[in-house]
Parts: sequence; C-alpha cells; structure tokens
Amino acid sequence: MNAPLSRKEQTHERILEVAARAIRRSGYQGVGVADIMKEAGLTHGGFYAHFSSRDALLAEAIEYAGRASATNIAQGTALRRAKGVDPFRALVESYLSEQHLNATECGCPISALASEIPRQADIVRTASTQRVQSLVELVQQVLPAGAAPDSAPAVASTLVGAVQLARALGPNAQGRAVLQASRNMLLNTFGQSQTTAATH
Amino acid sequence: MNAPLSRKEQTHERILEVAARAIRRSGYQGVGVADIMKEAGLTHGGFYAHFSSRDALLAEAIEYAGRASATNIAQGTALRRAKGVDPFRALVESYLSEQHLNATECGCPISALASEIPRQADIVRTASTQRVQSLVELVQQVLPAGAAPDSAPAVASTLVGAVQLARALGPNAQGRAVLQASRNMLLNTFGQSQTTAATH
DNA sequence: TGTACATCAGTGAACGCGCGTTCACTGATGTAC
DNA sequence: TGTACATCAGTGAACGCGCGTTCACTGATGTAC
Repeated sequence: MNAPLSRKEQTHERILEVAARAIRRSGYQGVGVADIMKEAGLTHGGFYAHFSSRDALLAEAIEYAGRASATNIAQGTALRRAKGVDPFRALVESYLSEQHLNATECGCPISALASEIPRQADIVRTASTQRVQSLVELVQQVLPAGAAPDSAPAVASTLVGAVQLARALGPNAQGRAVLQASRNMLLNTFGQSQTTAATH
Repeated sequence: MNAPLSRKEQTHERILEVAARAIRRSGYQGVGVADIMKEAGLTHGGFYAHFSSRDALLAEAIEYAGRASATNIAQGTALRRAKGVDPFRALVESYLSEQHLNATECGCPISALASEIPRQADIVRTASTQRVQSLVELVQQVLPAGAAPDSAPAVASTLVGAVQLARALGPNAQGRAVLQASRNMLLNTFGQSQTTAATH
C-alpha cells in the first residue's frame, strides 16, 4: 500500500519527525527553522523546498505529533487491556502515567501546547483544533456505558489539565500527586469497579 | 496601611498591569520589552530602571496576574453565593463561565499559560508554580465536606483543562460544550444536590 | 518668594544577535543514446 | 558499457527586521538657602 518514499520524501519525513518532537519540547514559539533543519542534519536554506513557510511546518508537525502520540497511547492502553483492565481505566492510567508526565517530547501534543493554540496563525490553529477533537473522540470511544453522553470533553479536560499542572509543578511528589488525584477522580466517577479515591 | 506610591512606583505598577494582561493575551514568549513599555506610554530604554531583566518582569507579572484573577474569581463567586449557591458550585460556575472563556486577558493566568510554564527560566517558573499552588488551595477551600481529601488538584486540573480546550476549539458551540460538560461532571461528582449531567 | 543646584525618572540612539526568508549556485542522481 | 546532459535535492551567503540590553543624555522635580 505504501509506495516507497523518494529521497526528498524521506527528508521531508525526517524534518517532520524532528519538528514534531521540537514543538512539544520547546513550544510553537520556541522552535526555529534553522534549529529544526540542523537537528535533521541539513542546512536551513533547503527548508523552503519542503514547506512553504514556518507556519506550514508547524501545522504539519502537530498533525504528525498527534498521530504519533495516538499510537503511543494505543500501545499503553493495549498493554493494560491485555491484563484485563477495562478500556476506560486503561486510557486514564495510560494518559495520566508518570511515563507520560516525563516524556513531553513524545507525549500528547495537546498537553504540551494547549495554551499556545489560540495564539497561532490560522493553519496552525486549525490543525491543532483537529487534534483536540481527535483526543475527545478517543475518550468518547472508551467511555463506560453508564456515563453521561457529553462526558467525553470533560474527561479530556481533566486529562490535559492534569498533565499540564503536574508538569508545571515539576516531576516530583507534587506533580505525581496531581496525576494520582486525577486518576482517582475519573475512575471513581466513571469506573464500574468503585474504589475510594484514597486507596491504591 | 498603603503608603502613597511615589512617581516611580506608580510607573512600575502601570508596567506590571500592562504586562500582566499582555502575557495572558500573547503568552510568555509573545511579549516583548518594547511592546510593554509602549503600551504603558513609555520608551523601552527606561525598562531596566524598573526590572533587572525581561524574565524578572515576567515573574512579577504572573504574580500580579494571579492576584488580579483571584480577585475577579472571588467577585464572581460572591455574586453567586449571594443568590444561595454553595461555594463549590459558585467557584465551578464562575471559573467555567463563558465570561472567563472570552476574557483571556484578565482571566486566570494558569489557564492562559500552563503549557508554557515548564519551559521558562527559573524565576518565571517558580513564580508560576506558586500560582498553580494558589489555585489548588482556592479549590481546596470550597471542596464539599464529603469529597476525598486529595480531590483539589483533580478539580483544578479539570478547570484549567476545560478552559484551555474550550479556547482551543474557539468561542463557539464546541467551546461552550466543553465548559458545560465539565461543569456537569464536577457538579455531578461533588455536588450535594445531585443532578444528572444531561439536565440544565 | 526667588534663585542655584542636586536628584532622578524617563529618552532615544546604538550594540550584537538570531530570526524567517530568498536565491544563485553546487554536486550528486538518473536518463538518453 | 560509456559518455553527455538534464534534473533536482541540498548548500551557504545574504536580506531586512525585531529582539533584549546598554548608556550618555535630557528635562522635570524637589530641596537648600
């Protein structure tokens, strides 16, 4: 199905991969064309043979990052479901894991970039908004049967907010406490197997 | 109690007020020294008589913004409590209001800046982290008696995440839906007066 | 009340630097015969 | 298989611009006598 990539297409892909990591590490405003190209092993002059502008790169990069992160999350949830964990809990525990907390660079781009989205140029904002919708849909798919139908955006808000506050507080006890409290709240509210928030 | 401000102190205050709005509107990385000074009616050269560096301004500005926003939120909750609404619901409805959604510039700075916090210089990050803690404490104070003791960070995560996702989706039906879903989830989970998430 | 002087908040030109973007060129790849 | 040429991905110097920061200076304010 996948046609073999030409040399140029391979380079394009490599730039995107570098950029997708860079925006999560440094933010939209923190990445420069020259930095990206250098990290991809190229000089900055060749950039415009691949992208019409810096914003065009950012738009492609968030989409790339979103897909890559979705794959990561799917792996994390699959691992847990193989152990008999229900889909909702698997997603919550995967998204609110310490691993995700510490892996900004290959984690969910919405967590890494959310507050910058409203300030971006149209193409970047549009691409970012689509990624937000994808995240909400991902939650929707694993929502327990009994949950209110409009719960998905609320759960997504908690997931994103928790990772952000945890990262803001630092990769220490305080940060981990935010993740645990949020896991407890969500599992308590939506979990079929009711457990008190304090346990575990 | 407040000593009258000297001319220089008045100017310092004016710069801070402008900067506190600017960082919420444009992000930490989006504000420049020259812009701030111009908006405060001054030339950029005088800046370093007031702040030792751009980062020093950002650190003071987030603290200023945090206090100003806390006052705003207090007013919003007081208004609702005067109508007989319980403190928890008053905070949730105030924070997750359409008014807050649209007023980035004078809203909660954590909602406006959360994903940028981990990337800031030490002084800025420290000042920002303190504001996150203040927000969590604010939630802690209005948590219903029956709630799990560690719920405050989880509720704060939902509040911050919801405003960010709503702003990312835009000031339209989608954005408002995120706010409503999050209000429903929190009030349903912690509310004394149980209502189904779908109603209202 | 009036003059002389010191203080000090704010001005504006200048600095070195890195940014996004352009473009003439190079050198490797692939095709034609 | 070998030569001649066209294509094309990537190079690197250059552009105009705005940034954070510095600093000699100005002009208003306030104090001393």
